Order: sequence, then structure tokens, then C-alpha cells
Amino acid sequence: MEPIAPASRTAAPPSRDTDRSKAAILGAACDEFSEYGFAGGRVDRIAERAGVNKRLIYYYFGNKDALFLAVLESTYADIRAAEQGLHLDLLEPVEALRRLITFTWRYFLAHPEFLSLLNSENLMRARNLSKSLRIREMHSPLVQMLDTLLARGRAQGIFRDGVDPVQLYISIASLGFFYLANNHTLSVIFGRDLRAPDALEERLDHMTDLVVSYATNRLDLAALRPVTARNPRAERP
Amino acid sequence: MEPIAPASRTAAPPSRDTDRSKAAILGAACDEFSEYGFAGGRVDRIAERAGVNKRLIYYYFGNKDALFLAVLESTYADIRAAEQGLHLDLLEPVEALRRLITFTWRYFLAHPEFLSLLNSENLMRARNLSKSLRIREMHSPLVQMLDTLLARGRAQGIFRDGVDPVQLYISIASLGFFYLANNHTLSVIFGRDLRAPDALEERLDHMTDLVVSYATNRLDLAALRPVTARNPRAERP
Amino acid sequence: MEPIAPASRTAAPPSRDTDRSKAAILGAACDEFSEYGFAGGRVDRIAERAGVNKRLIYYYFGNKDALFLAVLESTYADIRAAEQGLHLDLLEPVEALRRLITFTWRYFLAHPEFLSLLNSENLMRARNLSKSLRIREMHSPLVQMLDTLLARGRAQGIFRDGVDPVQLYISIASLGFFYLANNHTLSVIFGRDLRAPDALEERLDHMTDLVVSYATNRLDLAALRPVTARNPRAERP
Amino acid sequence: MEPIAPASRTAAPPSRDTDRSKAAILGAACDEFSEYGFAGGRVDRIAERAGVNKRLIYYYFGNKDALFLAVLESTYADIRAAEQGLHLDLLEPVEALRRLITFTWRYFLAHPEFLSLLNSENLMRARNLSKSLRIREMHSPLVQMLDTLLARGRAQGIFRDGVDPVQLYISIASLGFFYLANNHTLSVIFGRDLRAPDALEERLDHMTDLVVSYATNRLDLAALRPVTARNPRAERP
DNA sequence: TATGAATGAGAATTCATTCAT
DNA sequence: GATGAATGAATTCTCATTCAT
Repeated sequence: MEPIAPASRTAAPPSRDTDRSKAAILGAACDEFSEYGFAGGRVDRIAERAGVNKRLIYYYFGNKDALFLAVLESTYADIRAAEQGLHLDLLEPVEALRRLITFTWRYFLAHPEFLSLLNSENLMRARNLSKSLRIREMHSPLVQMLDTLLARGRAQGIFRDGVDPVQLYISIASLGFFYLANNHTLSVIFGRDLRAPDALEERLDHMTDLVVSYATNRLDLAALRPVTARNPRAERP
Repeated sequence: MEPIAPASRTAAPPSRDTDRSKAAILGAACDEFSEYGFAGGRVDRIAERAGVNKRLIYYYFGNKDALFLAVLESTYADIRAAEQGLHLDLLEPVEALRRLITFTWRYFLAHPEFLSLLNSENLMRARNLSKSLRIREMHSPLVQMLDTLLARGRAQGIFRDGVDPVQLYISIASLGFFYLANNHTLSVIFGRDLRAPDALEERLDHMTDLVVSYATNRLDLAALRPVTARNPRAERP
Repeated sequence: MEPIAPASRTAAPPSRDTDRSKAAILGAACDEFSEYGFAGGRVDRIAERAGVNKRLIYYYFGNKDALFLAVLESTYADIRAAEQGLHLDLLEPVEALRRLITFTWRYFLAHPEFLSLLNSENLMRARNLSKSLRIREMHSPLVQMLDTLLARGRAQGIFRDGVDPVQLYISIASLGFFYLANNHTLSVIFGRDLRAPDALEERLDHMTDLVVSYATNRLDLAALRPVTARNPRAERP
Repeated sequence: MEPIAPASRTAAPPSRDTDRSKAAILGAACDEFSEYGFAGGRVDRIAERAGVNKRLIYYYFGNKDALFLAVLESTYADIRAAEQGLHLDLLEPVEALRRLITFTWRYFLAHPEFLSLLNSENLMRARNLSKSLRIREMHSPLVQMLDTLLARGRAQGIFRDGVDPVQLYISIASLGFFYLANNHTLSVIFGRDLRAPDALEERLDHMTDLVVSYATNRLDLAALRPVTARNPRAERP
């Protein structure tokens, strides 16, 4: 679960000041871009937020595009690192799956900037991310982890055959991401506060049911349900 | 004095030119905003795309914000109208559910601008949409339709109890929306072309399996599968 | 005291509608220009205020400049006509002078638009007014009236010699005009509400004292003049 | 981050370049605004006149309004500073009064931009000036100076009682301000060149006579007052 | 490493005016 | 007389970026 360094180092060991300034800029940029999007984000404001001179941003990161990419990389690095700390291999397959779903949901909840940044980047058709040299390798462990989990479940006869780990991960992410990222429009069109604590719990239950009922072989589903249901409101036979 | 309100007047019927100009602006704005986002969209380019004088945009729509809202409303109106054409009430519950999933997926595929616009609007925390006076009422029929469908399925013992129509709709939308809207970053991080025809078909199957296996009572799932599988490559018993 | 027609008539007698529209435009333009100045005044708003189509303004008045001139002329006509209704010739000279001062003050108070329009026009160096063909002749009666009044007073030994009617009129106007037109800045810099009822009465008394004490014969004024004349070019002993 | 406040900073002494640029902008803005008024003044032209990049104007002053206020403040500061250099306390009361009148007249003559700027600001109802934090305190010395002068004159039995220094100052300013600021329209309506050297001299004499004859004790003034005073509150013998 | 000053290109928006009927 | 639609040229203001030190 060691955090991946947000940017490559040069030969000479950088001073503490350098690190502090760079980190301040990166944090400020993350806030700014997630608040206003890429096009709406202002370099001026980032400098102000970071408490550094605007020129320094260019000195360290080159330009706005590159700064955004650095923010993206560091954000991806954070979530992937956190996932590696889940130790899914130590849990029963179904429990591991639940844990991944719950983790993902909570991570999205705790990191709205991640959702926002991804939206921005997709609005730009991944213009920046596709220039990244590090991003691909950052994700193989995730796929590997899921693949192993699915194989274990299949071997135990618990998980169905033919589940693609990437497809499954995208679904797990989808169900939470869309709900949270599009929360604003959804709340307006449905006239409901989707951010209310009850609504959030309900959503996690719903997501978990969806994914688990899909991944597991059908007949024994009920048996796999935990005795203490997380959500007491939904009584099940 | 100037006709800023996007809604049509009752007194004098607007000339054909008016309609044509407004429609051209709306279409061009839709293209522009979905291509570049709201902050990145340029009024100049919209005028150019629409082949009208820039001033006319302000004459008809007031300002960039209001124009974007008009685009959003018209886009929502389109998808909601198309949904009403599905006539889910004429189909068996499970078939109706499949049809809705398929329709939603295909609509998203055919209308990338819808995804993009929603992303943009959420980046702005629904700043524009929350000013809309028409958007709420536009969505009650959708919820109504789903509610009716779920009730029918439950009455026939096919659908499980306690499924919230809004929750279900959000999930149906999620699975396709996230996949397509975030297609660019997902393709980069997983190193896969998620837009390949095969991948798209596979995704629809996966989504359908997920939702149907969740919504239906467990034991009879296999029996409900249509004889002619949509996707011949995925062999099922 | 007959009001002077604001604009010349053409051969054919204009319809009532024409008159009404023109008058509405003129009134609206007067309000608009006095509120925002010439450069700040908007043709759009004038049309809106007048409840007529913008095009009509051009139809009747040609352009913004000419419209402003028409407003100016009609405003001057109003005050000059009102002055002719004072019948100063029926009063004792000093009383007539007081009456003129009081009238001028009250007229300015009641017609802030007059002050504002003149300020605007002077900001433009009388660009519009100097094109007027009617304005000169509108003012000879005023000068004539004052000239007669001063002559009467002199003949009775009440008024001093050598008072120039134009100079005197400008002073009478000055004392009220500046106070009222510059009321906003004066109130700010002196931290006093110059528009308070008491302040207004006090001002009129002050103005009247100033002008009357100047115009009337006074025994000691000459004695107070310094030995060295103010104007060195005027011959000294 | 950008130095929008016009006041000088204390921390780091601004470089000469900063001072030069700001002064150039201020001077150019003064010229532009006094020539065209506020609404008619163009930021583009100000930049051109000042020989600086347009962006710099916003960098230093924030926006057009704030720039105009800075011009106003600096203009007021100039005249008030010049007044303090008159040393009225070293002169006999009447002579001091004459000197103030003459100074004011000549200052207005030499600084048409002052008149023009005040007119503009009043057209806007002192919208900008009322935001100023410095303007009030700039004017107490003037009132103080006049108050002292009037007291000295009264003590010597030369000046009449009950003269309000603010009222008197407004009158002194009025007589010159109106004549010069409205010179353009007055010249047109009276068909006279009020700017001719002779006319200017004559005006100063006239103004001086008016004010001095009012301020000094005069034996016959009361006798000329009508029996029915307009203002019953001000009891007169 | 750090920064205050400066900028060219372009952003949304406005305005008086005219077209076509 | 009257009007809704349309426009070219400005106008204020913004933005990422660079200069000079």
C-alpha cells in the first residue's frame, strides 16, 4: 500500500522545499480541476491555492496539460495502491467480492475529485492520459487480482463461468461511479436527494446484490448471504 | 423585446425562419458542447456551425448558460420521448426489461452527445439544469413506466420484491453510461479497445445478465432466456 | 405659456397614432438618456420603455444622435415656455428677480432629467445641440426678458449698473444647477445629505441672498475692493 | 495574487517600472474619460494612450469601474492639495476669499478634465465615488480652512453671520463650474463665445462680486427682503 | 528556486443599425 | 406605419504563458 511517487525524480536528490512546493501545486491543481473541470480550471487560482508563484507551476510541470496529467496519474496511483491493501486473497471469494464492491463505493464517496477528474479527462477523450507512460502498468495488478479471485471462486464452484475480470470491474465501478458522479442531474430529474445517508446505504446494498447475484452460481445464493444483513430495512426470506 | 425565452410563443406563430434558425443553433450548440464541454465550448464556433450570426444566439437564447440548458432540455426530451415509444406494457415483464436495457444501451451508443452533455452538466453540479422548470415533469412518466413494469413482474411471481424503480433505472443507465462515457480512460488503463464491435455486444450481454439476474427470482432464470440468443458466440446450455 | 411643439410638422396632418408613438418615444428617450447618459443609453431600452418597435425609432428620428437632439430641444422648449409664463413684467424688479431664482430652482428640482441631459450634451461638447436650427431663437426671449427686468430696476435706482443679463442668468442657473446636478458627489465628499428638505430650503435662501445682494445697489461694496484691482490688465493708477 | 488594489503596498517597494506603468495608465485614463465620459471611454484606447498592454490595466486596477474611481480619487487629491498651498490664513479675510475664488476659477480653467470627470460621475449618481474609502477624509481640511476663514472675518466684523462654509464653497465652485462645464451648450443657446479671453475675465469679476458682496456685511440688504419671507423658520427682523 | 510584471490571442457579450415584409 | 429577424463591428474582460531578474 505504498504510495507511488507522483512524478519522476531527477539525478540530484531534490530538496524538501522542492517536494513541498510540488506537492502543494499538485494538491491545489487536483482541487481546482475537480471543482471546475480542465477547461474551467485556472492556473492563476491553482497558484493561489498552492500559495506559490504562478511561474513555478510552469517551472515544475511545463504547462496546464502536463499538470493535469500529473494530477490524474497521482490520483490513479492512490486508488490502485489502496486496492492493493485490501488483501482479497485472504478472504472467501464471495466475501472478497463484497469487500471490493464496498471499498470501491466508499473510495468514490470519499474521493469525489477522482470522479470529477475522470469525467473531465473523458470529456477530452483521454487526450492527456493517453500520453502517460506509467498508467498501463499501474493497472495490471488490479486485473491480475480480480482474475485470481474469479478463478478461486470458480474452483470452489461458487462463481459462474465465463466472467471477464475487466468487464466485472467496469460494472462494479459503473454502479457507484455513475450514481455519484451524475448525482447532481439525477437528483434534479428524479427530485430525490441521492446523497442522503439512507439513500447511500441503500445504493450499496443494491449494487452488491446486483453484482453478487450475477457472479455467483444461482441455486445457492441465499445460502451465501451473511446472517446479519447490512440493511435491516430490506427483509429477505 | 427580444425573444429570449426558448419556449415557443402562443400569440403569433413564429415564422419558418425563426424555427430554422433556432433549431440550427440548438443543433450546433449540442455538437459543440458535447465535443468540448461547456467551458471548452465556444459561442463563436456554435454560430459558425449553425451558419448564423453570433448575435442571433444571444437574441434567441440570452447567453451561453441558457443555451446550454436549452440543449440539455431538448436532449433529455429526445431520450424520454424515445422511451415512451417502447411500449413495454405490451411485452412480458422479463422481455420488457431486456428491451429497456437494450434500448438504453443502443441509445447511449447512438447518442454520445447525451453522455457528454450530462458529464459536463455534472461537472458544474447541475448548475444549469436546476434552473429548468420543465425537467422534473419530463421524468415522471419514466418512473411510472418502470413502476408498472416491476409491479406486473411481481404479480406474476417473476420479479423479486423490494426493487426500487429509480434505483433500478440508475443501475441500467450506469452499466452502459459509465462504460461508454469513460471508454477513453478505460481503454487506456486496460489497454483494450472497448469500442470494438465484439466488445460492445459482449457488454450488452453482460449488462443484461447482471440486471436480469438481479431482478428475477432466482430459480427460473434459465427458463426465461430467449431461445435465440442475441449473442451466438456465448454458448449457453 | 404655450408649449412649443417638439418637432416640426409635415404638410399632411399626422394621425393621432403618429403623434402618440412619437411622443412615447420622446418621453422614453428622455427617461433613458437622463438615467444613463447618451453613451450609456440604449436604443433597445428606449423602444421597450416606449412600447414600440425599435425600428420605429429610426423611422421617426433617423438615429440615436438625432433622437437625443430631439429630446434636448423639447426639454429646452419646456423650460423656456414655463419661464415665459412667469410674467416678470408684472412684478417689482427685486420681486421679479426673486421669482425667477425661485422658479429656476424649483424647475431644476422638479426636472432632474433636464440637468442630466445638459450634462450629457456638454460631455459631448454640444455635438448634437450645435446642429439644431431652432435652439438659438428659443433663447432670445429669455435674454430679452432679463434685459428688460434689469433696465427697469436700474431706472428705479434699485439695481446696480453694468449687469449683463446673460452673465446674471448663468449665475442664477449655476447656483442651483451645480448643487443639484453634482449632488451625488458633493454628498459623498462632504458627508452630508444635500437632498434633505431642510438643506434644499436653505440652499434656495442662500442662492437668493447671493444674487439679490449682488444685483441691488449697495453703498459699501466699492469700499471693500482692494486698492490693487483684481484684473491687472485693467488700468491702474 | 494580482495587485488589484490601487494603494501602494508596504512590504516590498514597488519597482520604478510599476510606478511608471500605473501612472501612465492613470494619466491616459484621465484623458480618455474626461474626453468621452465613462460610458464613452474605451479601455482599448486607454491602453494605447498609455503605451501599455491592455491586460496590464486589469492587472493593476481590476476593471473599468475601479480604474475610473482611481482617476477620480487622484484628481480630487490634486485640487485639494493645491488648495492647501494657498495659505489663506496669511491673508486678510476678504483678500483670502478673493484668492480662493480666483484659484478655484483658474484651477477649473486649467483642468477641464476635473469638470468632465465630475459630470460623468454624477451622471452615474456617484456610483464609483461612493465606494471610495479615502475621499471623505480628503475633504475635511477644505471645510476646516473655510470655517476658519469665515470665523476670522466675522471676528473682524467684516463677514456676515450665519454663513455655512460648505454652502459657500459649493457656491464658489458652482459659479465657475457651471459656466465652464456647460460652456458648450451655453455658447450655443446664447450665441456667444464664452471662452473668449474677455469673457473669461468678465466672468471672474462677476463671480467675485457676487460672492464677496454676499459674504461681507452690508447695510441695506435686509431692507430689500420682502415682508413675507419664503421660509418662516428663518426669523428675520 | 523563485517571482512580479507583462502580453497576444481570444473569450462572452453588447450595440446601433438595417433587411425584408 | 409597423415589425420580427438579423448583423458587423466593437467592448469589456480573461487566460495560459513568458520575460527579466
